[in-house]
Amino acid sequence: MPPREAVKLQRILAEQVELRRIAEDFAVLGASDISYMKPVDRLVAVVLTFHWPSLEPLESVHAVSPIGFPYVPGLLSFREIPPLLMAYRLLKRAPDVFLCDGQGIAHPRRLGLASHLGLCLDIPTIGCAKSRLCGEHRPLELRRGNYAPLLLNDVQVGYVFCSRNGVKPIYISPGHLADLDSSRKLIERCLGRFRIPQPLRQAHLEATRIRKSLFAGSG
DNA sequence: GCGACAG
DNA sequence: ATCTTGTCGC
Repeated sequence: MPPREAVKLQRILAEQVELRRIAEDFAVLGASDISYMKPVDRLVAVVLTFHWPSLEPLESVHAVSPIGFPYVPGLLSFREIPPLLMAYRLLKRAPDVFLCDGQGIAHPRRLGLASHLGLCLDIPTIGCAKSRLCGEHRPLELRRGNYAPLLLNDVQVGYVFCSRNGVKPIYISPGHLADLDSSRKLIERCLGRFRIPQPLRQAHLEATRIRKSLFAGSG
């Protein structure tokens, strides 16, 4: 799909996104990440699930596939969703809420990776990015737990959140079937001793581990 | 035209 | 995202 068409599709899909409070009594939390094999044209998509709220590991699945779309800021979902869905289908039990490594509605057309994936899976999704794509916010004092609204055209689309003292903040935004406060609160309950929420950190480590084991094997 | 720009 | 060594700090 040409980038031009992708943008048109985003505008249509963004209309379908629903923001609502996340139920507090769900049982399975999912999280995903992707690791790229630079020299070769392949990537590893990992999906992990955890019991909620204990965060005890449940399932771990992954898929390896060719990279089918270039990296274009604003069009990340078209590059990562296909492989993520491949891995997702391998799960025995579907998660009730899903964490994504990227933005939700904190996106130029309000359809970041988390929002797009949420529409595909029809489950609540939350975007948690390590850096900003768009939007502005007031200065944030870097004390763990502090946060500030992320605004886009004077409308709040997420939160800039400090997960560790003196460390660069993370960007939290609802994807689909989630709202601003539900998203921030859920991420807070996933924090461990690192900047990145535990489920996403685990997914990242697992994706990197698998990519390296694949390089050692064939190529 | 220039700067910004998830992973 | 990936490519990479040492290095500063809790």
